[in-house]
Amino acid sequence: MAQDDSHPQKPGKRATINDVAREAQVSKKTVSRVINQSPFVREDTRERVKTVIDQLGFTPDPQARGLAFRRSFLVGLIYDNPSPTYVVNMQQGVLDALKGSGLELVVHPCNRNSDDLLSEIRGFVERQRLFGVIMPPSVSEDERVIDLLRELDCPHVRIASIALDEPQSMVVTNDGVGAAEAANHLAALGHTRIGLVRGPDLFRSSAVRSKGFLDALAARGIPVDPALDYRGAYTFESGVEAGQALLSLASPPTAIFALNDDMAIGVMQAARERGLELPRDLSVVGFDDLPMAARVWPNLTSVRLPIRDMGRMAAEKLLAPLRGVDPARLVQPEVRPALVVRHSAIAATPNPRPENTADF
Amino acid sequence: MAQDDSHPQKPGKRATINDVAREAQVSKKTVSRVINQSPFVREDTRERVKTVIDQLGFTPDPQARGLAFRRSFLVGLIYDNPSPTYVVNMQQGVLDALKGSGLELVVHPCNRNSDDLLSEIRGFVERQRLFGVIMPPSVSEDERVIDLLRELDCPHVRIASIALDEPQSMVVTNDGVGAAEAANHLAALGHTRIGLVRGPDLFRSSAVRSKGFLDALAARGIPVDPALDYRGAYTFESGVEAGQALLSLASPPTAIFALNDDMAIGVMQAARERGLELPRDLSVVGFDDLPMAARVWPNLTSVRLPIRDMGRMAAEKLLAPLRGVDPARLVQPEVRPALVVRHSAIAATPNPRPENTADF
DNA sequence: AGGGGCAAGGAAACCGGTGTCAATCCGCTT
DNA sequence: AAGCGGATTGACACCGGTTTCCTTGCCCCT
Repeated sequence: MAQDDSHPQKPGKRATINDVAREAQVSKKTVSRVINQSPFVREDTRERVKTVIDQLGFTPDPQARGLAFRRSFLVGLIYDNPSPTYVVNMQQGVLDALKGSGLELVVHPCNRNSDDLLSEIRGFVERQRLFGVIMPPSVSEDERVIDLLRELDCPHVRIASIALDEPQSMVVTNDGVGAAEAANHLAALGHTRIGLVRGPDLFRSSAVRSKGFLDALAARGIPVDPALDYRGAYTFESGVEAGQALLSLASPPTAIFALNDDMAIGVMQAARERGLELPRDLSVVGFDDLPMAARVWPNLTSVRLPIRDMGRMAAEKLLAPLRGVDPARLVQPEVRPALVVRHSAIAATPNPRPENTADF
Repeated sequence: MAQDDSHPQKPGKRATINDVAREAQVSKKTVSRVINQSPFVREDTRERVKTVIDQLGFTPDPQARGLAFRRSFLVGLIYDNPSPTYVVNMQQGVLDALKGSGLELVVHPCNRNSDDLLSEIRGFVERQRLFGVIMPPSVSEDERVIDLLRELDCPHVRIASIALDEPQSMVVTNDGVGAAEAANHLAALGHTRIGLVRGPDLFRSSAVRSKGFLDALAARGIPVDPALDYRGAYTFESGVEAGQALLSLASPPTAIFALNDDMAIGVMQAARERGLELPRDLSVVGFDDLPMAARVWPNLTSVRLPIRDMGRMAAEKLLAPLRGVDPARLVQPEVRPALVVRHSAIAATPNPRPENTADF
């Protein structure tokens, strides 16, 4: 009936390594050896110590351990990604991997344009003596930050759309593959006049996605009219502008691929404002598969990245040395983007609607 | 030109309290007193020590400090809220308040239905010796968790729609006020036959929002037909079902208030499926003001809670003792929900569309 | 029997701070 | 000038682990 089987010691007082040592009739150093899986402990001694540990419900204090190790058991997630869905999923993934490792996740948003970005991060990493840092885009693409982490000798894993570093400290998201799937989908639906709405040049993902898309179309013999290649800003508003611009061309596209969902939804908005009926008059495909992609009408076909898995993979790479895994030999599962087909992109009409005329 | 003015000591080695003590010709205890703002240090000594601290760029090690204090400098955010927007905004708010305090934020999602919820949280709090915990709904409403935290002597601040505790450990979100605003808005638009889509009973917010809404309508002499009071599940799908149910009544409502945006958007979906034109044939108001509220068509009028502010307020309450503020005397700003008026709710038509007939 | 080699385990210092408590300093009183 | 009480300050143990270095025990070999 007693609910506190978990702390049979004096209630309120946690068992320490000294308690274990006394109880097991060994020195604290030996207990420490058992905790840290040192091979220099006889089997029977190890068993005896382990028994006492369980019995006392002993858990080593991360603070004391960290102090002696001169390194904390905290993993930092430094992000500047404005999408809450992205951030929360990534956190989840990282926590999936951290579970049971004794490490905790400390979140640290940052602003890449801030003047004291670097000193701010320096303070954070240095003061907390972080075990390691995980960074999703776009801060993961900032070489100044990477250089700083190297200087501070802080392990880090970056998540980015292309390989910017050695495999053991990178999770590559293969955005290009996802964009290619979008291209193939639109091509298979019979579209030949396809528009592209990019993100800002500052983001690698924009370049990578664009390339994957254009290459895939080119491979199928479908060139993209430069007039239909629009540079947006990854925002809803810029999507609206892109839609207005592309749809008011003399020869508008029958399909548009926007490099993120916010812009894709902006394009749909612009189309509706022009009186088009969706998806009949315009097919749209997005990227990210935000929750709202499944809510807007028509439901948005979009490329989904397994963000939670990406977070998990990043954390596992960080943990590899702890587990005695040779990071170079670590299994490196690939991130596979997947096209989620919904209703915003349909077959091109055999005889397309008339081109824009001076209908005004 | 030298870029490392920030660590003038031996490069790579952080200054410790001993370095400061030696340099300032005082004992480490006195340095400690200065760090902790003890009043028992003569002014000139304090100045001298402070100068050396700056000069050496000394920052106390949180691990060592925590070890001695038997309490870490970590604040836990324990949440089970499924909305990424909610979580990220709350984190932001907490971090706003934590900035400069030397505390860091450790995130800890949990599952209220899990069998080992309590032992899991116990392990987290106990092992990390958390400085304090912040909990948003719905886990904030779980008394088992609160009892556990009390037992562990871990300070905590809860965020909830009504006062469940003493003011110094609560941020009350006044959801009822927000719901009342929605009610007043619909009433002012001339609606008299109004539907309500609740959340599950498990969530306090559902009861509080319902009450605020119904009371406000009652105050204006607008009773809500019990047939129009529907119990949903806070999910999109349940919103669709609610819409189908309410709109197929012999005498359907001209407006519906859903207690969250997901359900509100579900209701809109159901309305569209029935061939209704929005917002002409049905006004809808939601709650939460998710990003997608501004993206769906018609844009959803919704009640917004200042989530980031709520997080900040919660963290400030946690920090009050640290700052020597009497928690009872702490200024207690009220959380003011605000109705964001968009286009999904418009004036009731003077002669409403015909009631549903046996149109099979 | 004596010596070498290595696995196993322990004593004490240390990581970088804080608590306790006694010692010292100071201005004032008498 | 000695005495006194509060303001300052420091010496030392301690928080709960790890590292360094040394001792011991045991087996094998000559």
